[in-house]
Amino acid sequence: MKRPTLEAVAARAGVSRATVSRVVNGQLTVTPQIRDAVMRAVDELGYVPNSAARSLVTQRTDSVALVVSEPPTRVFSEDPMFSTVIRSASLELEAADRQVVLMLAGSPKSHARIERYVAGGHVDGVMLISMHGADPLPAALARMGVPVVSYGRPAVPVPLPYVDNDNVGGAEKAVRHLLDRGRRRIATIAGPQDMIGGQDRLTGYRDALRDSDRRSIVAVGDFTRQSGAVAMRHLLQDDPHLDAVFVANDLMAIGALQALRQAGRRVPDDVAVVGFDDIEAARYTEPPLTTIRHPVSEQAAAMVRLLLGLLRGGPAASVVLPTELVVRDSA
Amino acid sequence: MKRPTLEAVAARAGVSRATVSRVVNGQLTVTPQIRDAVMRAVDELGYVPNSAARSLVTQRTDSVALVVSEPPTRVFSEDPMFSTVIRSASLELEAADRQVVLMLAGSPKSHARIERYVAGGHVDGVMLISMHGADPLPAALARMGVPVVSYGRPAVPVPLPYVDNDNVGGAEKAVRHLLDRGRRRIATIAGPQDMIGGQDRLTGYRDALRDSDRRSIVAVGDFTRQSGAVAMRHLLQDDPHLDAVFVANDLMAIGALQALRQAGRRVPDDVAVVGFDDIEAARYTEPPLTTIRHPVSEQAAAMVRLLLGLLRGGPAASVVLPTELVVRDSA
DNA sequence: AACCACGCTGAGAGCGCTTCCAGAAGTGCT
DNA sequence: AGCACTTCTGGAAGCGCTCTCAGCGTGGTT
Repeated sequence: MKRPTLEAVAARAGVSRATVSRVVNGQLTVTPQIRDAVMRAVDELGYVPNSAARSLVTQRTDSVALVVSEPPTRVFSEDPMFSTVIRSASLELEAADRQVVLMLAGSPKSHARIERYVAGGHVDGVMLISMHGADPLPAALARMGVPVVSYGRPAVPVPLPYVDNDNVGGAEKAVRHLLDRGRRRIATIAGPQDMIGGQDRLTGYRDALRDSDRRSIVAVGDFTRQSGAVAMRHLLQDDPHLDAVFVANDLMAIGALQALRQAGRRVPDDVAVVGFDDIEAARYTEPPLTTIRHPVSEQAAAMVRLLLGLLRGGPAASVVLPTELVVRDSA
Repeated sequence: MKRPTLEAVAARAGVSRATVSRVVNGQLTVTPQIRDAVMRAVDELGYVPNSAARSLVTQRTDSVALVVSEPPTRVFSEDPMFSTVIRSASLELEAADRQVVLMLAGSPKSHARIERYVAGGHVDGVMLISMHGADPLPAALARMGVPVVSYGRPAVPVPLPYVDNDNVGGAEKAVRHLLDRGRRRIATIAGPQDMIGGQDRLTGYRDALRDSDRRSIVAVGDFTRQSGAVAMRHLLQDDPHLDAVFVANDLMAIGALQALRQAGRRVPDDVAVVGFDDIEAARYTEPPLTTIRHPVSEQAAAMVRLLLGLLRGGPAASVVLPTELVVRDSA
């Protein structure tokens, strides 16, 4: 029971292979009658074009790689954002009739594999989700002539179009909100400084404070809940009188809330807390977390559109999406 | 700047295309000298085989589809298990040098797309992650001669090898634990009954209770946190004297804890709670949640191995993995 | 009536690879 | 030295498709 080929359809419809090919590919230069006859033959035989044969001649594959670089701390794979990005990107690509080939870029070994794969022309383009700075993959892929886009701004300057959210602006918003509420000693728990999100959010914090005359109080975490709790304890030791803290992501903010509770501080009365990301769990903390929301799905969708544009020969114009302050009870 | 072909490598190495092909595919019938010469030419030219041409003749694609059927409630995409399964399956497949094509099966429209895709021989096999019963996709795919395996037992009886965890046994363990602790009125918050996990965990609860003379008290949720809270309130109305509840997943258990707190019940003093899944958040609830852990990563890896076995012509032997009771403070 | 132009179809080449088959070269034996 | 046998390489076919190009038929024009 072999799959029918163009040949078989052509024989059944009493036309040539070329004509069947035209019909299947939707060319309009075919007489309606013949067209119908071919369509009927296609249906009857259950014909589906062989993609290997097709891409052999067209040099296209109609599929793109979604390369996920995992940072050392593995937060990413436990992060709900991971699935949101994958889901949104997949939906958007499927709407454009492209297949998604998922590739995990953990080890250097897998880097080689991915480079080979992409160099081999198995995919028309690459979407890169890489959050840590030292990653050589973006540069490597960018070099080999395949359209590549990045989810999030690449940490090292590499000529790669990207879609990011406004991390700096978001952090500024958060800090300004705390200032507006009359907070005077505003600390921050920053993210890892080898991740661009960690860097930018710290920059935003500093920028917002610079305009006021407050001094900055910084602890650094690694975006995990535990590290947030640890950092918060350090901050409380360093400056027992702090009355607000901007935390670079919600996971760490949840850890910080825990640490504050254990230290006997009331939130927001004694210490106000603002997070970043607006993950699901931020709604259910005690008290519910004030945070900065950024549009993860839209960012992923925008990334896909950017890549599809490149595939059509469009311009490589990076996109930065705005963030939004979500005020709940913690600040 | 075109990619080099076999032809080019052959010319450079001074041999025929056939020989280069043999070397590239690791056949051992080639003289070491020639082999080396070919390898050198491959390296120098940066040759990478064209997969389209290769699969055109071999009829293999070396890639498998990972089809994710999303249940109506969308818990799945917010479920951390989602990314765990994808991640684990990807790693296992990459180790076997197979590519992962990710496909979302949301709408009936996408079903048609997936069937076409698979029927078109674009992939060598299919892994199905489908949790709700009415899904026609498993049966449809099973019918068309492509190796298919399922993550989780298919809800409708369909001749499809699967890898599942022991939902029934796990639920029994949970309830027996509550019985051992001397609980007398043990309710359950069941999952959706159109999902196999929901069904089986309820069965396990009933089985464990049948052996004792306790009566069952059942509320049904949809695996979301909110539905857990709602169900818990109903249970408290129905039977204010219940002293334990087995909740069919942790997300609902977290909702139940919330509802219990609001109703002024202490956990575990007044009401003991056992969840299912052992998600990350279960560690951080107040009090930490006693729950049933099942090996998500291993289940995914086992599914991959099962499929790879099928591709090699192996037997279609389904696998059921054991679960484990994790005792924390809530019961 | 003859010619031209246009619209449509079919023949055929070729995409890059694997693999069968035949033939060349090398080995051990009589 | 000659033969059978093994080992290895190259020629060539063909996987299923697209697309160029030539050719045919039709209708309009002079």
